[in-house]
Amino acid sequence: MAIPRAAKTQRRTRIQEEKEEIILEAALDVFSVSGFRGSTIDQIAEVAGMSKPNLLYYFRTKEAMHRALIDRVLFTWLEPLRAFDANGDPESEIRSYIRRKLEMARDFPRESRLFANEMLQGAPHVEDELRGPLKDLVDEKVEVIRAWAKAGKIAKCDPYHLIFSIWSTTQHYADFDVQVRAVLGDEHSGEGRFEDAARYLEQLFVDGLRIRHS
Amino acid sequence: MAIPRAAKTQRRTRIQEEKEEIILEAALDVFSVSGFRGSTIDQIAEVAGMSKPNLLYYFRTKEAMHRALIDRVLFTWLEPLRAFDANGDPESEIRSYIRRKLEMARDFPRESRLFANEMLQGAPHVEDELRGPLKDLVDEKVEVIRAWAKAGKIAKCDPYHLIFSIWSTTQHYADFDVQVRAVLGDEHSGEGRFEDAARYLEQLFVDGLRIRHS
DNA sequence: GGATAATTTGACCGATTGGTAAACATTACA
DNA sequence: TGTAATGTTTACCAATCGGTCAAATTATCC
Repeated sequence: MAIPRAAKTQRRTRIQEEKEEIILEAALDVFSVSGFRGSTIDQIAEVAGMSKPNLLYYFRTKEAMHRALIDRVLFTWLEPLRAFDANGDPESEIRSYIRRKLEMARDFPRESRLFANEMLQGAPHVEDELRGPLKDLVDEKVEVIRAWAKAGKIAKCDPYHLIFSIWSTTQHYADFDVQVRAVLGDEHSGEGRFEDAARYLEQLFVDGLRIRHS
Repeated sequence: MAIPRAAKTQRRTRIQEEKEEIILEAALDVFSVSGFRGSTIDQIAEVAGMSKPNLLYYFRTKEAMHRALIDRVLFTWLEPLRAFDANGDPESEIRSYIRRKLEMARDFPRESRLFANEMLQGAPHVEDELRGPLKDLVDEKVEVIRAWAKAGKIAKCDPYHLIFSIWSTTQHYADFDVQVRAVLGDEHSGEGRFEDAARYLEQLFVDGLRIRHS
């Protein structure tokens, strides 16, 4: 008698690992563009090159696919923030945090859009993770920044909004890629735009625009 | 014999104006959360308090509704950038541009999310507007900023990325509102967060973080 | 008030949706 | 090699999708 769902088996077989990998990869393609509601199992099945019932053999529902995808991606996504080091030099820490986030926007734009889609829809599937693990991690880093400000190493500023501004400026290049390309024009839309962005953002965060009063 | 579609009539009646207004308002509610693909005419009809065929009497297709909505919102959305003045003082111009964009994120979050959704999906319905009117407007303001930099009024920086960074940081408070609230916690999620954000962002853009080298 | 145009709705259509059942094919392992 | 477990697919389901149609209702104007 066959066990109805792979999920119920004790050990994962080789085929399970391979196929789940393929499915999640395809799901990332689809969910990151159309969001949860706008995506269909058929689309994912086509990208994955499998039949729809075959997907549903590995993930019982569309929601289970989305859930698994978010869970897997969330950890990786927070890696740069986790690497943010209290003992490091403020300038190089902030510079490299910006760099790392920008690299992720460049190398993992689908992951960025997956989260952006989820946020736009009010985070119906991840609000707990936001209020729990994410907030905890941010709170921890906020204390680091506050200490730097208190020690006079950086200007006094709201650390939460500092983090928000790094998130938003870097992820912008993944989430709004079409807009960025359209505005920059075809000439400046090569991969070099990430280097330009990195230079600009590091300057912005370190020195600001150094506006001279007239 | 009744004219089949309101769109074909010469003059718009009072009822047409009222109902189209109600429909677009409802469509904004729905599209801004779920995106085009994820939204259904039934959802919009329910929010609007009308029957589905009644919506389709005013807008022939779901796409026509979305199109009308985007067109109406796009003009308003670019207002702050249009107000960006070449003859003004750089510092006050940038400060007030940030303020205005932040006010729009606060007062028109649905409009912000509507565009964000569209961008995430690759701007299938507005790419022409991005490459045309938007790029033209940005190019014009970019020249202003370049002139300021050349005159030594502000630091030399890439004006395109400067604009991107103002867009992303301000719209973040509309598009990622759930995340912002979750991270700030219930205590700091009141309307005061926009004032905090404004203070922080003005400081960031004017002075940067003023990092002291250790 | 009556004719006419404008508006609204219930019933319905074919296509697509998420998901199931069961037959069929393949793999792993004795 | 046989056989039981695992994996895959075809056919299908009820619900929902975007959209149509004709009939019913309401507003407009003489």
